[in-house]
Amino acid sequence: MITEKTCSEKCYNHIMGTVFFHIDLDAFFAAVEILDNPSYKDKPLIIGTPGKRSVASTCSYKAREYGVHSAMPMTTALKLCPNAICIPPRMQRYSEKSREVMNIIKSFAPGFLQVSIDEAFLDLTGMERIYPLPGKAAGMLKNMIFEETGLTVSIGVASSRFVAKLASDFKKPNGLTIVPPGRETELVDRIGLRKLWGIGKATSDALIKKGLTTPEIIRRYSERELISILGEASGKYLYSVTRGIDPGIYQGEAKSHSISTETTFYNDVYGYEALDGYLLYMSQELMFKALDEKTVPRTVGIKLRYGDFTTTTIQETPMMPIYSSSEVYEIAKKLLRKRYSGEGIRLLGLFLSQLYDGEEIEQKDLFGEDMEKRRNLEKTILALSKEGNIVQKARLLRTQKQEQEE
DNA sequence: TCTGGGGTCCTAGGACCC
DNA sequence: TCTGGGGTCCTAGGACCC
Repeated sequence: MITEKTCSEKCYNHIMGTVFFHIDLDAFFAAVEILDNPSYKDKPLIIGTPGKRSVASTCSYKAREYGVHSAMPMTTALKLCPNAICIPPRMQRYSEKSREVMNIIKSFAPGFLQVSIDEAFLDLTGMERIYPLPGKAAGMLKNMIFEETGLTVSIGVASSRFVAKLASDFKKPNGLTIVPPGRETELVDRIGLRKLWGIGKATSDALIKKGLTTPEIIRRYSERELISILGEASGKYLYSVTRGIDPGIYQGEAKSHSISTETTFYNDVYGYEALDGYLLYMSQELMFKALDEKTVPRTVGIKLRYGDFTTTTIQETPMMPIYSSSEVYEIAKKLLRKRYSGEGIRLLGLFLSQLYDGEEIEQKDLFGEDMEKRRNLEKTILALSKEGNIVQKARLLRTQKQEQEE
C-alpha cells in the first residue's frame, strides 16, 4: 500500500533523489462557498449557472454522493439530485482565496509551480536539512493551509511531478499519499489506465479495442512497438507513464499561445447581423486582453457550433501582425461569411493565436505610423475601460441590450 | 444525460522552398 | 516534365485537462 499509514515515513527518510509535492484543493469552488456560508456545510452544492444548456463546474462532496460530477449538464445533475443548491461561480472570490493558499505554499519551499487555480507543485529536492521527512512536511503544510484559510487540500508526495499528481488524486478529500521511490508502478496499476493523466475516454476506448486494457499489459510492449501501434507522441507517452516515469509535461514555463472567448446561446442564433454583433464585442474583449498581456496576435479564428452540435473552426494568418480590435473584427466577419451555413448557431467563439511578445515583434517588423497610432488608441480605450469608463461602440451596446432582454 | 469556457498539444494534409 | 527528400508554415479537427 502506498498511503501514509501503511507506508511509514521511514520509506522516504534517507532519500537522496528528487522530492515533489502536488497540492490539490478539495472541491475548491464548493469549499469556498461553504466557507463563506457555513449553512451550506454537508449540503449538496452545485457550482454553475442554472440554465438549460449549462454545465456544473464543481460540486460539493455531498452532491457527489448522488452521482453529480463536474462537467455534467445541469439538467442531468438536478435530476440526480433535485434538492441541490445551485450557485453561480464567483471567480473573483475563488481567485482571492486561491492566492491566499498559493502564498502559503510558496513560502514553504522555493520550487513552486502553480498549474491552475486550485493546484500547485512544490520541489523539495535537496531540502532534507529543513524537511528530513517529506511525509511529515506535507502534513505540516496541510495543517498550515487549513489553519490559515479554512480549506483542505490533498497532497501527493513522489519522486516526480507526474507521479505526485497521480498520488494527490489517489485519496481525496484531505488526503496524503506518499509514493516511495521505486514503487511508482504500484500506484499506476492501482489507478488504472483510464484515470491516468492524459488518458481520456477516446484514448482509453481505442486502447481497449487493441487489447491494451491495463498499465501492466502495456508494460509488456517495447517503446518501439507502442509507437508503431499508437503513433509517435502517444506511444512514447504511454511507455513512460505506465512505468511511472514522468513524461515531462510540466517542464516548460506556462506561456500563453492563444486567447479565446466563446458563448453558448440560450437559444440558437441565426443570421450575420446578430452574429456580427457578438463578434464585435468579442473582438474588443480579446484584443484588450492581448494588449494587457503586452502581446500581439498573428492569427484570428472563429468557432461555430450548430444546433446539432457539429463544430467547425476557420482561421487566418495575415502577413502582418494584428494591432487593433477593428482588424480582429474585420477578419472575424470575413471568416464568418466564408464558413457560416445559415443554420442556427448554438455556440460562437473567437480566438487569437500565435501571440508574440509586443516588443519583440516591433523590432522585427516595419509598420506604418498608422498602426502605431491605432494601437495607442486601443491602449487608451483599454486604460479608460479599466478605470470604469464605458467607452464602447454603439453597436456593442445594442447587442448587450438584446442579450439582457432574452 | 443532450453536452460550459479557457486553455494545451497532436495529427495529417497541403503549400512552398531548396 | 511522369519528378526525390526534407524542412517549415499554415489549417482544421480532435483529444484532453481544470
